[in-house]
This record gives sequence, structure tokens and C-alpha cells, in this order.
Amino acid sequence: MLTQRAKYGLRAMCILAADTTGRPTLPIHELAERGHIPQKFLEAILLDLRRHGFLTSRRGKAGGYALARAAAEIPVSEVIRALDGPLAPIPCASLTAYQPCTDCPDPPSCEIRALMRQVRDATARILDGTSLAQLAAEGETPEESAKENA
Amino acid sequence: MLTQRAKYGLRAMCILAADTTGRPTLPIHELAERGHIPQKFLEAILLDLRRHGFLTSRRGKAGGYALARAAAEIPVSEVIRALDGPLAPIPCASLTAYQPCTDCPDPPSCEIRALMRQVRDATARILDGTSLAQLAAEGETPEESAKENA
DNA sequence: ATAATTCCTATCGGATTGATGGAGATTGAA
DNA sequence: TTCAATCTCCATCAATCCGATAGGAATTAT
Repeated sequence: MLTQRAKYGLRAMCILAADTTGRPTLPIHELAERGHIPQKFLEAILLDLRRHGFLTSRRGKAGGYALARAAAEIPVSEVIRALDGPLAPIPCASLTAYQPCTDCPDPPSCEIRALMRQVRDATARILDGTSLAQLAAEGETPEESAKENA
Repeated sequence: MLTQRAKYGLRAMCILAADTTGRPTLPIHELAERGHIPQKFLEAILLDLRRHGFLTSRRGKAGGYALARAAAEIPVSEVIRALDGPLAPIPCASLTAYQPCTDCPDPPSCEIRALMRQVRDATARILDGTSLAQLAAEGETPEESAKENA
């Protein structure tokens, strides 16, 4: 599951990536407002993203947040890993955070693990291959919007 | 996340699918033992799977559980949906259980939703395309086992 | 100084998850 | 008929996670 946390974090970073105002930073209250995100909650999320090196910040009046790197250099997968943890549906199928099941007699021969590894790989392929820049741009290219809904 | 619940359920169904003893049913205690699953917990899971139509059961002495359909006719995706809910990482990206985010101004143009829809589709492609029979057989074909681990 | 802002820690209620206990109901066999 | 094995059902529990908020300290431009 993508938590609210990760969803809010991505949304805020998209706003930063798509910002055209030319201002060096955007304050939390503006990100919260534009992203429909509870401000206090967003505060904690942005702090976390800064500690992970995705954002830079300025304190004091006229302070705020900005992306630490170019949006094209930030894979969505990294942001999600930072906020929600490993992509794999089960720890024994994770590459970046492998943890064997305590109840599994032999992980290498576990059928469920092999299948979940496939799911993980497919997910990682998509999310590693999508940068924040692409994500932020997606809203502007309404190609897919036709075959959407329910 | 794949919960313990779904993992245990799949594992038990694999044992049923792979069973060669010729017995019409297997009792819970045997499934629990062979699958390293807490028996009482498994009890609740099997009951749930039965209610969803995946299993049949017999009470009384020499009773137990059996698959209600051929293993080849049971997609893994359905079992997971029954035990864990929708496959999509976020409800607004689900086909079978669509729910819009309350904080999203316009789902059709939501970039995050579009991306998560891709993840959902990739996941569904794998899990819809894998039957319980295939899952149960996977352990016996050790092709993939070489490039495994960590 | 003052106002605007980030930073930090603590906390909270609610839901979910994994798991267990115990009391029936049913069945086959001795 | 009795008994043991088995599924059925309901209730409950502790731990964890999740979303969110409170309150204050530090920093900075004006």
C-alpha cells in the first residue's frame, strides 16, 4: 500500500518540481494549500524528505523548501522507499531490504517468494524508470485520460 | 503488502494443490504442520477461503479441506484479493474496488494515480496469469534458484 | 523587536494485524 | 452408544502502524 504519507510527499515534491514562479523556495503552508494536505502532517513528511537528501530548506522569513536535485534525477522509487519502505510486497522478496520469513524452511525454493519477486521486479521497473520530472509532467499530457475511470 | 494471512492461505492451498496422497481431504493440523503455520490462525483463514468458494470441507472424523476447483482454474490474484483486498497500491488505482481519494481535486488528471495504475496493471498481469497449479509447481522447477538471494 | 518560517519531540486515537481461547456441531468408528 | 477427531463460530487480545496534532525552540529577513 502507498500510504498517505508517501502520497502527500510525492504530491508536494511534484508541486516543487512543477513550480514556475522562479522563487528559490516554497513555504510549507503553500505546499499544503496547493496540495490539499494537512499542514502539520506535511511538515513532518518534508522534514523526513530533507533528512533523506531529497530536499533543501531555508529557515526564517522567506524560507521554505526546494528540491535538492533536478527533478529528472529523482526516481519516484527512491521517494517511496524513503517514506514507505521497500517496494516488495513481502520482505523476503526485497532486493534492497531482504529479510527471510521466520516460518519459511527454505527461502530459495519458496514458490510464493519467487512470485512476489516477479511482482517486485515489475513494480521496481516502473518506479525506477519514472523520475519526479516525468511524474510532474504527466498531468500535462492528457493522452491517457480517455481510457480512465472506475 | 502481502499479509501473513495471505501468505499462509496461499501456502496451505499450495499444499492442497500439490498433494499426491490421494486422500479426499487434508485436516487443518496437517496443513498447519506441513506449512509451519499456527493452527488456530490457519483455521480462520481456511474458513474464510471456504466462504469465498475456494475450498470445500468435511466435518467430523476423517474430515478436512480440499480445493473446490482444479488448481489450474484458480488464479493467485483471486486468492490474494479474497484475503488481503485489492491489488492496487492505492484505492483510486483499483479496477475492482475503485475509491477516489477524498483529498484529490480531480482523479482523472492525478499523476500519482496514473502511475499507480501502471503498477496495479503490472501486478495484476503477473498474478492473474499465475494459477495455483503453476505456483505449486514452481518449487519443483529449480531453474530460477541459481540467480537468487539477497 | 517582530513576524514568518523551519525544526524537533512528544503524543494520541483509531484501525489493522497476527494470534489465541473456548464452546458448539458434525461425523466416523469402536 | 459412546468417543475421538474434526470443522464452525464468536469473542478477545496485545502489538503495531497510521494519520494527525500540539507546543515550543531556533533561525532569518525586515
